[in-house]
Amino acid sequence: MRIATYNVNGINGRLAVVLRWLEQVQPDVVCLQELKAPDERFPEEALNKAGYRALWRGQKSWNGVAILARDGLPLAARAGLPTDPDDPQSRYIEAEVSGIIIGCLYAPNGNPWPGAKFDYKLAWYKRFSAHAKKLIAAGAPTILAGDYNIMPTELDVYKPERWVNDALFRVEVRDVYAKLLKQGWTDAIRARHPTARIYTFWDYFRNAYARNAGLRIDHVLLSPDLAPRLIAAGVDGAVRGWEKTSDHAPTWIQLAPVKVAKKTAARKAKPAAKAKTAKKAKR
DNA sequence: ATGCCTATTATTAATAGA
Repeated sequence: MRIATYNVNGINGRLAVVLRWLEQVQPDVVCLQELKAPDERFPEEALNKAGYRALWRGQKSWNGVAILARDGLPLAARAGLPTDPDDPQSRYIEAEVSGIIIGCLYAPNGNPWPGAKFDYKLAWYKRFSAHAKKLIAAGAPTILAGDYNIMPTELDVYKPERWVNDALFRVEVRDVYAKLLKQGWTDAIRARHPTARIYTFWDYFRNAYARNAGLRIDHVLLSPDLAPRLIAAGVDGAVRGWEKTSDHAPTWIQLAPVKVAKKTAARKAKPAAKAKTAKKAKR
């Protein structure tokens, strides 16, 4: 099962790129951010023709998030964070797909620091972190995927010293991310690639993509029960080089099917009823 | 310290992004 997150920077201006990428990669689940379109301008028909059903929460001009799934309509769980459902900024949507809770987020940028926008970022993350904690406590297999607008460590920035006072790298937001991981979440890219320089965003400015002057700000976080199923994670970096492309690249993970207990001499077979349930939960 | 580039919206410029 392949799950991807992609900040498209305008779903309508980017539709050809998104469709080309979907056709090429065929992910099972996709979290999209920065639709930059109101609900009524979401290209549902084109995505349906590409084989995806969608849930979305748009907004005029800015923000907007969506969840796509190939195996039928994602089961809506919520739009907006629970502590402030009336936040006019569309930055969170949650659904259930194939038995997994998928939270799709577009965290505030927060620049410039200091200022009201940075304060809003911290306040938003306070609400998001509280929700994330409840999801862990609920115990269901859960993925939180999206544009976090945080470089977690110096390994995630091409020139860390230039970013120390930027809202994406300030110590306050790095702390927020570290505390999220302490709740029990696994950063999938880092789990698979502990020391590699991997970026998910390259500025349109200064020929950043060609120079690989990038940032790792799009993340896929896995709940404790899903982490053992992680078999691959990566970034479709080539997409960033396409015509009329987003400044972000799609970031993805692959999960192994649920393991079914094997009847071996070393390990006793589980009770029949339990084994049946495990088999049913496969994929 | 700032512009660079790109998208959206509303009228040729402002705002936001990261």
